[in-house]
Amino acid sequence: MAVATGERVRRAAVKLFATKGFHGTGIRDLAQAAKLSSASLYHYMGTKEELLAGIMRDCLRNLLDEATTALEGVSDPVERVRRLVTVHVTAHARQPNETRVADDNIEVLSPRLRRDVVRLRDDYEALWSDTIEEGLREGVFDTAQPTVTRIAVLDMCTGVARWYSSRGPLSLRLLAEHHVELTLRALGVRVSAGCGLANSRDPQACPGAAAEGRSWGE
Amino acid sequence: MAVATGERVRRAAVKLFATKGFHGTGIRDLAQAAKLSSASLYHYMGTKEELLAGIMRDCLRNLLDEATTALEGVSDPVERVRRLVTVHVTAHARQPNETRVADDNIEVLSPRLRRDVVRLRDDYEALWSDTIEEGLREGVFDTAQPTVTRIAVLDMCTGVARWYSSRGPLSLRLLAEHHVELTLRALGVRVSAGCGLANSRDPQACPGAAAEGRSWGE
Amino acid sequence: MAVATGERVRRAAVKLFATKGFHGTGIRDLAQAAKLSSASLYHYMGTKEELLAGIMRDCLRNLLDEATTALEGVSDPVERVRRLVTVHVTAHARQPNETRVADDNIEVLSPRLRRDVVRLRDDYEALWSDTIEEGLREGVFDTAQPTVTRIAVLDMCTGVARWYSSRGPLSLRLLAEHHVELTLRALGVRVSAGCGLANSRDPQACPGAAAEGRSWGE
Amino acid sequence: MAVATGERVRRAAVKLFATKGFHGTGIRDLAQAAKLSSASLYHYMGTKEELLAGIMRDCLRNLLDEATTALEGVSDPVERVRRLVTVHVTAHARQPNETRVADDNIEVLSPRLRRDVVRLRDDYEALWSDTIEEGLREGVFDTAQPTVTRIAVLDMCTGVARWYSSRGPLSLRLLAEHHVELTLRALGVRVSAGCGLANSRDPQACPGAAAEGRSWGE
DNA sequence: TATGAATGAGCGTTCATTCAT
DNA sequence: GATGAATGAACGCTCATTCAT
Repeated sequence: MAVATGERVRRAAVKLFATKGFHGTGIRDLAQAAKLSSASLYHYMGTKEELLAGIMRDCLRNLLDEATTALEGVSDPVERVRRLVTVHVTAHARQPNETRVADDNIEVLSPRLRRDVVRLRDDYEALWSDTIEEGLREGVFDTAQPTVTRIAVLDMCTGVARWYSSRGPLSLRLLAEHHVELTLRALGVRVSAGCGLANSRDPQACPGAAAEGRSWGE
Repeated sequence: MAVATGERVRRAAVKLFATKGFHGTGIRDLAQAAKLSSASLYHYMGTKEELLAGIMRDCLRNLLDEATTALEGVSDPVERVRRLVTVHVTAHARQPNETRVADDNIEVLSPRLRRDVVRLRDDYEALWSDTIEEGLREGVFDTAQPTVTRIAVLDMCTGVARWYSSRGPLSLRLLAEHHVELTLRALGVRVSAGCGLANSRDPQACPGAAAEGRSWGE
Repeated sequence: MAVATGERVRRAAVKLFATKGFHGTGIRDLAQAAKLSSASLYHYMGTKEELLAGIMRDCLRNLLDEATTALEGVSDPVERVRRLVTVHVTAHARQPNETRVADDNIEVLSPRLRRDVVRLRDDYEALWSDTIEEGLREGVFDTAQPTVTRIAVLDMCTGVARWYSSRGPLSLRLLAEHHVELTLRALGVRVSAGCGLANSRDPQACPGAAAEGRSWGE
Repeated sequence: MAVATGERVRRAAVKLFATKGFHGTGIRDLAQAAKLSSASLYHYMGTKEELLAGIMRDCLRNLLDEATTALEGVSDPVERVRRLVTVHVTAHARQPNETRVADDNIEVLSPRLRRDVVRLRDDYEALWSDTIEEGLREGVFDTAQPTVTRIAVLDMCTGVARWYSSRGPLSLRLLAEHHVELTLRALGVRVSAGCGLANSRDPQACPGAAAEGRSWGE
């Protein structure tokens, strides 16, 4: 069966919000991309802002769920970080549009709609801070500014959504592994040799990576 | 003497573009913030888009100049990276609005105005890639995916503009030093102990850090 | 049924463009005259300029069609001129606004929109020049400057749109007949007596003729 | 000495009002064409509308003066018409911009400024109607609709301003003579042969005649 | 004389949204 | 469901004009 109309609307919104921004995307752009009249759009959404909030909520909920699942029963901080990074990077590489929308538009939301989204984000971030604190407590991490380090690592992993392309030479797995290594290094973990990261060379990470937005680095 | 009117316009634009986005900022918002009528605004700017491009150009030009100056006569890749990171982080911490505008709005520009901006950015990036390549060649850096690492490090250093507050407990110097360390770790440089980074603890990096946009991590 | 909204818009535009000029007519004037909000206007038109071009195109197309039809199967130059003048004058008397808009605004159009309009006008004019040339060739017309004469005659017949009123004492038929006579005289045709034009006196052609624009002569 | 600034302003206005229309000409266009700032413009004019009215007034006053002078002591209706046409056509050929502005913008003026202009125009027209009436009374003219004929003739002679170019093959003298003939024919005067108009052929009246506005006929 | 600075009003057009059909 | 019709508000920008210097 074809994609349901409501889903088509949401997908159009995700793509447009990600590429042109919320304020840069008009209701008519949305309608056109969803092959609907702009009036019909309103059968599938509330306001434009609610549509945005819904996208952000779902994206963050997914991320939180995946991370929570991935951490279940794992207590070793190094392994927890591995999993957090993998989940985060994978999500941002696979759904760059969704995650960019979720990451970039919190300030657009009015207080009412912002609340839920912020809570989800904070819950998600707590997984990271708790893990890092535990690693420090256990002495397996070594960083003078854990909060700054956490933010830095998150920014670094989040950035993936803005440049990674699965059509480039770098597999999703390698991408994730590389970010795991970068993160562990940032946290001062001495990574044992032979983890498969230490020697291969990247030819060019992501040639298809697209437009201006991301020749940063290409 | 008071600030010249044209400068007031630019400052208003920097603040508003940074906080509400280019499309989220209306010409009337700008006028109000610059204490001018919307008609008078046009004595000090071309189009709204040209105003944006001007801000971006100047910001990137500054960054490029500062980095170029800082690297003058320095050939040791480690020292070069230290300086690049310091310049980058300092600029982003001191002028978070300018840098955010410059970093976030390339895709907004029409081709004509985009050209110059992209060139500046590419020139700036080249300083980083050249330095990293040289370090790899000399064997002082160790990273399997230098391009990815470079992007990651830049994202991490750029992120500073979104959360750092000079009113927080972290001095600009410490901030820069910490990012130098994170970057060198990412590049696989074994930092000798006692460099002053390895033991202090951050209480809370930046309590005044502001709105929702940055409780990411606070 | 009442007039369709789109038609109402066009009629308002015709009247306003004719009386106040294209640049003198604001989109809000148009909206008010069409009893619509200025936003709604845009359901029935493209840009204001396209609205103008459409009016001009239709007007000229009608004129061309009517003239072509009137000339079908007629080869006598005198009779052809009779018919051309009759069609032209009648159209300008009956639809003074449409024709004034079509006659006065060619230079307003941007090249893209101008092209079609100019082509129609040139095709129409060709009917006149061909006819006049043929009459000269046959020796039934006598004028030293046929091109100038053609322009003069056209200006004279076109002017009707600026002053004729059907509420005046002059019937449409007499108006046309009189212009036929003027035209044939200009072309040096010796009009046989008794054609009904040679003796009646006009009391006052058109007292209701309207504003200042045409008391020229009233 | 160079042209006085005030005169430069007026000339710029004449050209621009003629080609782009009053409403189509902005104060900035005027300033640029007069090589002045738009503020300085106001040292040489009142409002834009008063500038227009001044141009129209002067143009019509000139026309009226010239015609009055030309008619002085001439009582023969045919000769009077000759002179009226010659004056009118010459003025319109020599100062096409001034006359177009004067002819086309009466309805633009507000009542206060319109009054004088209309009076001048009516006085001028009276010369024509008086002459025609006299010719009819004397039996030298023969036209069933003298008012219509007068308007038609005036339209025809006025049109010259829209297409004649002194760079074309038609001399100003021939142009005037031809229009005299057309007018006399319209008035039913049997023109004696040998007046110099009856045989020469125009190749192409006015090739330089310009743009779209006047390929009507070219 | 000349102009930079300033503006209230208005330009043509598009915005997000509603509603009757 | 789907949409054409409709709109008040706002968009970026320009208008004609004034005034202090």
